[in-house]
Amino acid sequence: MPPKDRDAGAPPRGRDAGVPPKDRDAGAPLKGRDTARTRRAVLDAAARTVARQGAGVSLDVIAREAGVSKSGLLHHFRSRDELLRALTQDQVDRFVADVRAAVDPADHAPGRLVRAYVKVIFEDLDDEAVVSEHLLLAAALSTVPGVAGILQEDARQWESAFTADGLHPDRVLLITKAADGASLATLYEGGSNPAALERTRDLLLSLSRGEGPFT
Amino acid sequence: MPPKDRDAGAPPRGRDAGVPPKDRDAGAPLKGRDTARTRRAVLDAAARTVARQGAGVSLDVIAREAGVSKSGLLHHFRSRDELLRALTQDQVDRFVADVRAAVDPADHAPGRLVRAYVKVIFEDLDDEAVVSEHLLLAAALSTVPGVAGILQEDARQWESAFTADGLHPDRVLLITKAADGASLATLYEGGSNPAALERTRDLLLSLSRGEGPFT
DNA sequence: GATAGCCGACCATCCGGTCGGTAGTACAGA
DNA sequence: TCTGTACTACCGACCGGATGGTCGGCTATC
Repeated sequence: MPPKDRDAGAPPRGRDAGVPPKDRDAGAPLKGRDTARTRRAVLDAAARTVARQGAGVSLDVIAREAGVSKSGLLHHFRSRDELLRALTQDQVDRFVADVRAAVDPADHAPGRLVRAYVKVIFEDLDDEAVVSEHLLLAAALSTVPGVAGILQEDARQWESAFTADGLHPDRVLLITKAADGASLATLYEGGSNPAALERTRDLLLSLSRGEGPFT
Repeated sequence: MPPKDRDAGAPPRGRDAGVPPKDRDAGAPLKGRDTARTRRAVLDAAARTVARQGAGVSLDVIAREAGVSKSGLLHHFRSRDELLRALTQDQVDRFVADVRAAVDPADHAPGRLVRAYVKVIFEDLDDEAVVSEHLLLAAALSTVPGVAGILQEDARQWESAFTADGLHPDRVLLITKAADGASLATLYEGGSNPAALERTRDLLLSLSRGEGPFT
């Protein structure tokens, strides 16, 4: 369940919703008061800093990156644990949305969801900042009380979605686990090797089309 | 590269090497002075506590678990980072040794190393304590300076070992990545489902024998 | 007697979280 | 449209506790 680091998210509900994307989370202080926007800024900052420094980042660092004070952060997330839980949920939601959006509307063959899944994972792997993110999140998991439950729920939903995708269960299992493993690999294999990644990706995609590609 | 939590390791070089396995790392203070034994105790304690509490465990907790004082620990590992680096290297070495030992001597068909790899990974996955360990280690990675290099070196060695294993590269890629992914999955799918794990394992093993098992 | 494994006490630092206060913001009423 | 008021996003200062690491000393071992 790798995430994306790209900007924005749900448009803020507040008055001046259409803020110029300029001053979005750069460490610069947020202008005006807008709960939704601040929460987004904090969540994005948390994702970035966790990816960069590990699950042990201090609230202060996250807050500064988001352009608020630590107290300001604590006003929106009552504790560190709550922040990390919200972060986890956010990343999971984003990933789900990304995969849904990546489903090819012209593709009606079995395995279309699996293909979207593979595509999104490998898209994320090109982006260095994102790579370790979901791994480190998983690391924070064991410490933070609620996180495991969120991930389990997510896994359950994927499983049922995949069974409706029309592919042989073993094939789904193999492809998705391999995609997950590939995302793990970029972490300990060092800066991703784009060529190898693409090869893996193409292999998985062809497998999802029912081909048995190797001799 | 999941590790094992089982006791011992290299037999200590000191005088009373054959200590009764009774008082091995249980939090009980070590008796006698033996560098090798103490280092082992600390490394094992570190592996256990990291698996249990995440990469953020304090030196004090690790030390107590190993039956030494924090100062005693610091005497053998000059800093926290050095400890975590040594731990990483240790786990990597153990995993390599486990896989080597798991190679079936009667098995001379292509893919014998891949089969051993798969077997060892899934053996570890049954053990709850071990599950998250290598994941959390990977998390400590991003923080601790030297760790990434250790893991990269390890990955390189596996790659070359696998190319000598006689299987089609794509097949190796698929199987090993899927095994890695499965180990990831036990983390966020919650307490491993033994039946599903065994099914995945058998699928990967049959794939390693050149079969193309699904329709 | 020398080396080194090991310890207790100590220290500077950092971190999560609290508290009291300030100032944008929204809204009611005129 | 202006004003007053209630609300709340946000902040700086602060606190208790924990943590990584140091230091000087003790003693088991060679």
